[in-house]
Amino acid sequence: MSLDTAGVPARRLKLADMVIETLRKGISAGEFGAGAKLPTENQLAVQFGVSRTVIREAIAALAADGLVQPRQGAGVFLLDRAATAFTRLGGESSNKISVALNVLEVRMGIEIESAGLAAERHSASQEAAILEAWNDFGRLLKQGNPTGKSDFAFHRAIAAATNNPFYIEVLDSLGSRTIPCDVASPWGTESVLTFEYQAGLHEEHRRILGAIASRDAEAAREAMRDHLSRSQERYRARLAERSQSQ
Amino acid sequence: MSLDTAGVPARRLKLADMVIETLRKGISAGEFGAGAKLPTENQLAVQFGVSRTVIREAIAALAADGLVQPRQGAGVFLLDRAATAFTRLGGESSNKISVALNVLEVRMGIEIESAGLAAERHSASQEAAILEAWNDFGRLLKQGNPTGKSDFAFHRAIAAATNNPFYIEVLDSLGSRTIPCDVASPWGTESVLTFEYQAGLHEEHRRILGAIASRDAEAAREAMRDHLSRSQERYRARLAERSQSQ
DNA sequence: CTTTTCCAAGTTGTATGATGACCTTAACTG
DNA sequence: CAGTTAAGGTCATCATACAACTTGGAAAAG
Repeated sequence: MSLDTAGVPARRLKLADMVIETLRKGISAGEFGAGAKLPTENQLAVQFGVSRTVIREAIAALAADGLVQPRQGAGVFLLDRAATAFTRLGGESSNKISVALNVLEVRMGIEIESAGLAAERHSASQEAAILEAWNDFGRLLKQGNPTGKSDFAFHRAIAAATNNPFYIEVLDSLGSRTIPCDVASPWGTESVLTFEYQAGLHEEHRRILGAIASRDAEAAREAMRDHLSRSQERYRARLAERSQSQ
Repeated sequence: MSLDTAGVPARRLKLADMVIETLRKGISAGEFGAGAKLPTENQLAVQFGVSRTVIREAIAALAADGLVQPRQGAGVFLLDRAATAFTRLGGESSNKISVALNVLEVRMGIEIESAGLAAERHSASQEAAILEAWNDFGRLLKQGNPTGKSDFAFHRAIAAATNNPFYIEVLDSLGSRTIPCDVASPWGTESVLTFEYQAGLHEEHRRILGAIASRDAEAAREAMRDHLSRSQERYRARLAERSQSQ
């Protein structure tokens, strides 16, 4: 079921991880100018008091995230995050940010169809489950509690209502990575969701719910498409905002 | 000078990058069981013909992406979501008809959206690639040769035209085993495909192609949905056929 | 025979040093 | 001044060694 090391609070004291986190924080704090060159590996090694091996591993991780780009003979450079987030042009360098948006996009197709199938096939109990998840969301929202889980539960209930277990499987495997609603950004987990933001989600969910309940597959698809499109926009906007403000 | 280095995508062929890509593909292809332990760093180093440093860097990148989790003294383990995402779907479990059909259904959602996005975003060369695949299909059909590969190429070209590399990845990992159209039916050759059958596919493809070329996203979605629905029916029929004889 | 303890092999994490490939800059040449 | 060359800086890779940790089984205790 869940990951063996649920939570990962374990004593993973890898030096590289600490370096990664520190560098990430420094980058998001704007310590280095946009597109600037980071200190050399040797300098960082001295600065962190670790070997160059550790620095290299950290930089490899950051490069995999698409935050930096090392260039042989020149140095390690910061990438313009806004640009990389929006340029879906060439599949050239698949950084994590664009990957997240891309995965989201694929998710859209899956969920849209999922909503349509759910509208056509759902049983009474499955509809009740969707409604319950929606109500949960509303209750948590009123209480000021985090709504992320009930949000995901809502989508999951719809997937379940397709009577195609594979939808749930796919959603679970994708969902933990890129949930459009409360995405954990690479630079911080402090997803600040305003009340209005979540209320908007709730309203969009209501429309999906209504379409499914009335077994209107096309309306359900449309509502889901609208919902996910907006989520995508919100996600994009938050990325841009983050990359500019800091 | 300019801070943006995006102009030159860099022909950089880092060994580590190649290892990363190979490992990622292997993982995606399900070469290692879910949650399994990868070969040791030394083994991988020998296998790839590189030093352990390179392997370590690749693993660090994969770990940053959340695909694997190295544990000191134990080994490097796959995280389950990496294995369950799209990997195993075409594997052993797809022998069961219901599962295969379920996977197919999910595929529909993906491809429908893929067609819509392709209509909106495709470049001239990407459209040409789709057209070429379509022409290939027609030529092979006239010659009486197997059309499976060009069929898949057609769908793949559409996925490429979304400019979302993840679509291609998903399509590839879902693999040729569960192509709704016809491509490799798991049980037999393409001898079961009549000329009329393939001609029908070709015609359906033409409609998709036309919609994409005219940048009509909705029409592209509709054409793809129609195509895949028909394919699903055909597939279902053939499965029923086969399941009786077996 | 069962249980516990403990060790030794195996694996990842880190350090160190060296070499090659590549980039940048500045001095040099015409 | 333009073009070329040389030198140093920087990343990429390799090789080796040791430390930290896990694991499985041997050895000891009951």
